[in-house]
Amino acid sequence: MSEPRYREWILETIDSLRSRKARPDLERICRMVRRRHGSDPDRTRAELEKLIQEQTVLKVNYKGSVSYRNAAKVQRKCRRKVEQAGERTKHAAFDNSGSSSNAKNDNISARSPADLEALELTPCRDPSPSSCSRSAEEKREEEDDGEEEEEAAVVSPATGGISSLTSCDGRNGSCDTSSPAAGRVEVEETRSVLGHASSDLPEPERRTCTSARNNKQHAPQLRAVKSSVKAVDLGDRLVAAVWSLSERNSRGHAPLGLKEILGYLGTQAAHADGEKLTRHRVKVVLEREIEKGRLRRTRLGHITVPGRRWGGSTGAAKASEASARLPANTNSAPQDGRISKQENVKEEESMEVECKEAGKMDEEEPEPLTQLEPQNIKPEGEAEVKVHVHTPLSAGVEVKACGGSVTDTPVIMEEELQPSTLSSPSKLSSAHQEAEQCGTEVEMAVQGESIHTESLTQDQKEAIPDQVQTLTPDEPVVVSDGVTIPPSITIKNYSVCKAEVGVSSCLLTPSASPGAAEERGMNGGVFVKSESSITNPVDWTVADVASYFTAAGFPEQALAFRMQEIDGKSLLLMQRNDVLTGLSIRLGPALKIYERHVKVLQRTHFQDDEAFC
DNA sequence: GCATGCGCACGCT
DNA sequence: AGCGTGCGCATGC
Repeated sequence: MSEPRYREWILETIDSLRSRKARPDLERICRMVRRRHGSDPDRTRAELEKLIQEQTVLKVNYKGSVSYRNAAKVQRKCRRKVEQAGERTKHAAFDNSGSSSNAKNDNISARSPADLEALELTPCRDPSPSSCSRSAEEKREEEDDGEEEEEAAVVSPATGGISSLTSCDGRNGSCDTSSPAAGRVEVEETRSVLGHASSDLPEPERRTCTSARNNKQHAPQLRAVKSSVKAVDLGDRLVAAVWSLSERNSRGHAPLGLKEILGYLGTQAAHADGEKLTRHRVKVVLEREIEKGRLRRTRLGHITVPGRRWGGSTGAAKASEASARLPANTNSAPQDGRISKQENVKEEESMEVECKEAGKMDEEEPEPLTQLEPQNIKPEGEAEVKVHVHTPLSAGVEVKACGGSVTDTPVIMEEELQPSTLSSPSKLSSAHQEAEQCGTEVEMAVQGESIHTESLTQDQKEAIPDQVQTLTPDEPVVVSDGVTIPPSITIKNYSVCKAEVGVSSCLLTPSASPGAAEERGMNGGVFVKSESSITNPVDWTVADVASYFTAAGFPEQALAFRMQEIDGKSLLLMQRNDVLTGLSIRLGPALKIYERHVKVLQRTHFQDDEAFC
């Protein structure tokens, strides 16, 4: 234990140096302490080392030089950093240093920019690899960064004095990440951290060693992974919070946002463990919980609980609620059933692109609004497509598209308006009801629906309610203009895509060939089963995508897609420019491809996902 | 010579 | 834009 007197002197000195914008390095500290208090530099050095071990002082390597920080101050100042830092795996140092738990002064976790840059705080008491705060992952990360040394420098007080910097990336051997033990070490660290999480150590302290890691270069996802470790208990709280909020919002409010959750947690964080909940930290934990499946994130980035889609605002729960409210809700049960099944499937399939897609959606968010304008509604298929495809989307994005009942609308509409699924008058009436709420565009959809419905045989109609209108997977799907969907494109999730089909065929119509179909639109009275609606694009392989565009009448461009190795996921992530310029295809076809296929596929996919979220 | 103050640049959020 | 850090220079003792 350091001598209180020295601690005071040293901290004071560090503060002083900092205040005069001088680097609080060993030399300056010793000199100032000696000058002010007459202390022997060696003694000062020793005391400083003790303070570092106690995490009262943080040793950082900033821009290639060692610097010291008043841990308490650092933490207070850089809460944000802490949050980020907190995401990283905990430092083993916490474990071995019983003394480290010097809970009083140490809130070492915080990191200031310098700390971040310094890459590593030193709280590592044990220079041995196993105790090194760095996880193998982090090390790898740094190695990848290619500028590891400076930032990777972690001070290891225990080694040879304060000035000894240890590089966790293995450069100094103290923390050889590349060693076979690295992974194991990390696990152990994790465990210990977890242990700490529920033990006496305050969260900030637990995070100390790691926080420094907070390197600007670190990839968010890695951070998330690392952070996952820390927040065990927080995770529980988080999940509980989401559930609670979901319950609260089950009446049709917007899906949960990070802000909301944060706010909720904030009200409870105080009694939890006293730690400060930061947006970033919660986010990280959130990610973790989502990974674990305890929470779920919608495509738009909202948080909800697994069983309740979107906190009931737009998801299945909502759908069922909506159905219950509808006069004709005979089909609500099947809907729900289908939705719940689909959720799992789609969720997994699409999780990967969720974030990016959400981002995209955000970008396009305003569009639906404008297109909902009556004047934008044209009899042409394309216009129609936009309107309808967007409707659910906008609702999902919390846009009030259809009066105040948007929440229900997306799902309902998708269900009711689909020609293929529409089976009973009740649905039709529901659709009309929706039409009344939403306006012209819906009416049009209903019209199309009616037309299509009539074309169905009674048997077909009856079969539809079960949500399992089947298509023979082996049979090429015939789309308008004789375009067929390659058998290679599986239809496994057809049930999931039924809504899409409905939307696509009734509302979209873009599919098929760029020729007649696109001109004809809905007026042709031909309801095409768009390829996009038959399967989940997420599942498409590069070949599937190519086949799709070939079938759609863009054989040349299909080749470009193939050349660029665009698979379903990539396709759903493509942006306008990607299509127009990234594929090196002619502008004309590119525009058509984007507007009539890519965009539609994306929207359909998103909307479908949202509806089932 | 040393301590201190601070303008300014840099990097990060 | 705001913030933390610290180099480098000016100033004072």
